[in-house]
Amino acid sequence: MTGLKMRPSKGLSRIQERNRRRIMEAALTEFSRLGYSGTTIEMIAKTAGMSKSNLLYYFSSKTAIYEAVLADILDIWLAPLRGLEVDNDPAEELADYIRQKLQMSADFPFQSRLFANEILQGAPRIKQILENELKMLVEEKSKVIRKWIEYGKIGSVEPVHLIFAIWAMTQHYSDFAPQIEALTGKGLSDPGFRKDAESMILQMVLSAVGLNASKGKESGS
Amino acid sequence: MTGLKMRPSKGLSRIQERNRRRIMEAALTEFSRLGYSGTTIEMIAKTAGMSKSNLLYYFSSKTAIYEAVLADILDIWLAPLRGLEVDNDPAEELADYIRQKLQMSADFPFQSRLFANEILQGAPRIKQILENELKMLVEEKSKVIRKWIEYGKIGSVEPVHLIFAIWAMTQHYSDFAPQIEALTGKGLSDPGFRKDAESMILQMVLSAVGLNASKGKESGS
DNA sequence: AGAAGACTTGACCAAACGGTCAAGATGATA
DNA sequence: TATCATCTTGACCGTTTGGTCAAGTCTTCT
Repeated sequence: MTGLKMRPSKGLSRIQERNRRRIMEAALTEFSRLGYSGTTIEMIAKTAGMSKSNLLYYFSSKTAIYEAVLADILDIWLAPLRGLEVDNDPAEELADYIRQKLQMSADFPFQSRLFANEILQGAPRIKQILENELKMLVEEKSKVIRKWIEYGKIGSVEPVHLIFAIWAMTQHYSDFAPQIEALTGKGLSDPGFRKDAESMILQMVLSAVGLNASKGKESGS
Repeated sequence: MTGLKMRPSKGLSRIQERNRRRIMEAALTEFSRLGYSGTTIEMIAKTAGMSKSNLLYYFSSKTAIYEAVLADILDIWLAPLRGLEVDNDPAEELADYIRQKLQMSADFPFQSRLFANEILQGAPRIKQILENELKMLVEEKSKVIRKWIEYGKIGSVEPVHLIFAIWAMTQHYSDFAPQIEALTGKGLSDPGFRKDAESMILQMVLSAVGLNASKGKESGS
């Protein structure tokens, strides 16, 4: 019987709280850089500033750490989509969503890359969540978009592909950051670069659904 | 002194040709599924239908296989972009490029995923190529797009971000295929699904640069 | 046919890895 | 301060992995 003892009725102890957080932060850093297989427990322990044995006192196995980190990510990651509501103005709603997603790519690039890595490898550990929770969420938000179309507020598009396009473009800036950095020398941390990226994505999405009529062939700086 | 002997003046022998191809095909399959670290030489050998020792007779190390596969991919992967020429009609050029990229996501999903994996991990082995060859190519094609803008053929956009957007959207359908499959039950192999994806991306890009005026708020089936 | 080189493999090795364990150090509590 | 649970670690173990090697089999060419 190894592992840490839970406090009977209370939560975790001060030290447990601190060390679990340290471990998960270190694990996020390492897993997002080198993937699950490429990361060793010892690397995580070293980054977290403790011995391998001690790390295994807080998490029973490597997969346990990975799954804990992944679960943490999913909550944050899917949050922005929940905001899409049919009542509000489509242009503002879509623009808000895009800005939030791009903000997350800027603020949480590690999370984005770890998530991408998991999907890339067939999403073995979160397939259930994708097929149930996320699928329901996407279907719900697809209905919102369909209603907008029905009401003539936006042009006709296939909702899921619109969502995929937004995901693709926003996450690209974190997941493919090394390529973007190699090509332009910049990234989302550069304010001007980020503004251009945001403009491009906004223009793509809004003009595709027939909004944003102002930006035609004229430059709209 | 291990490894295969090169024919003095000629290329590889019949058997060398066959086995190297087999190995690289197997390696592509495995590496794209599980990444570099997640793949073992023995897995590749088994998939290629030979012993581990024999595989190491054709490739001196695991990294040698990986780099050979990666080099193969790069050639194919960057080819479509070379086609963008300033002389032709922007709408047709962009549409062609998008269709080609989507075609490649459909035909070579393994290559796409392996490439994505490499970038995700910081592109340690192809950073040089990205910074030199690809960077020159992107700058060249950015000039093409800038000329279109200059001539008033398309609206004003930041060329690199336009390129990134196209890469992001097209590659998303192969790199994130498991997620898309979990959410929609479909993929690029489904003709209807693929047509919708293509329409969405075309509409995004073309309307963003002020072309494709036909598809406004009216459905354009 | 027979020699020379190309091809193939099982046995083997050292290093790295995930995980266990016993024993000591530290913190909380009375 | 004394006691007990929590925390921390080095030593250790079995397995996996990348890679080597010697010995055997098959091609090819004369």
